[in-house]
Amino acid sequence: MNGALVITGPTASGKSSLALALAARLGGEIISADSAQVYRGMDIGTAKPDAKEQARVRHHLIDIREPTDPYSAADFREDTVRIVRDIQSRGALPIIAGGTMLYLKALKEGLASLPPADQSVRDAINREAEDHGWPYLHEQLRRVDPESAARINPTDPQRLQRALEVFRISGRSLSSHHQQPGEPCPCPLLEIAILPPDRARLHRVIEERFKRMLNLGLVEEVRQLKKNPDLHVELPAVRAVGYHQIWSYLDGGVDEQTMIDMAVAATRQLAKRQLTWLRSWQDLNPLNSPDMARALKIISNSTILG
RNA sequence: GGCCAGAUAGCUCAGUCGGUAGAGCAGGGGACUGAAAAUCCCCGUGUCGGUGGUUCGAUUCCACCUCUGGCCA
Repeated sequence: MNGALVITGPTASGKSSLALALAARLGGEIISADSAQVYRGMDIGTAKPDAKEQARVRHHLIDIREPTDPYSAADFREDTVRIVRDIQSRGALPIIAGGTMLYLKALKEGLASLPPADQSVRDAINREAEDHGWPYLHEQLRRVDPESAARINPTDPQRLQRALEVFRISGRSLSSHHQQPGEPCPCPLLEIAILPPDRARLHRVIEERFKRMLNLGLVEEVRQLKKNPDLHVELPAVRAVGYHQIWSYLDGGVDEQTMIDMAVAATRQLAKRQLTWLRSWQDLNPLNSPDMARALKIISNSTILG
């Protein structure tokens, strides 16, 4: 199987524009590796490629879910492996572009074979947490899966919930599932990451971009989403950066300036976490800006894409 | 002009019955297997507004000054 190109980096680093330029130049199609762009109706705040850009280059994994219907890293891996094959069968270059690092890791390294999320099990666990507190559930996990319990902090409800969920559904501990690791990506990946060297500058770009999103009507976009009675803050779509803060603002929880400050800070924190992932990434070709010429040089010097 | 209340970390504030100070947020670092734009862990020296005074010792008490609110003129 021929290789695929990966373009990643922190939010607001210029991934999308570089991927688009490369796709146009090399005859590629773009697979979005973005946990928020999958949702329909979330356009401005996810910096989704617009209609014109999507007409210029074919995009995948955008607008494939309703915001009420959570997408996952496992879904991404499965979808991406399939779409990469399709693109290659058309003789085009697959370009995987995005900053959802867990998705990229799942693609690269594979995932253990685990039961998918089950909302009724999660609801039950949440009820027990409300009644007895998360430390009680951590103790419960320690009895059935001491290895995971040692790894997972008692204050980390999300991971505690998942470990218990896996045990309750499968009757086996999460750690025993981890004994059988997933399969690495069947296609070789040439990975390029944009790593902005000046954090303060990235922070300025992030703030300016969020204000631009507001001018483009982001608040109205969230107001439309809010009309859907099935959408609520527990859903991953509504927890997305920007959307979450505007949701609170529309609920009257915070004033406008506070909402802006919180959304911008949340975006900075997201960029920081993305950079933390990337620092330990192997086989990464770093770029300090979305520089097309340098990217082309990396590509022509590599044998991965065949 | 007079009176009152403030002035402490980037921000909002707590505190020190006189022995040079700590929370939240922001920021930095890290972790990360079906929610990941999520979730969690670690990191706190700052002329305690300025100048004098009292004191072994003042960010703390006193005086004056500066600035910011509020009230009275």
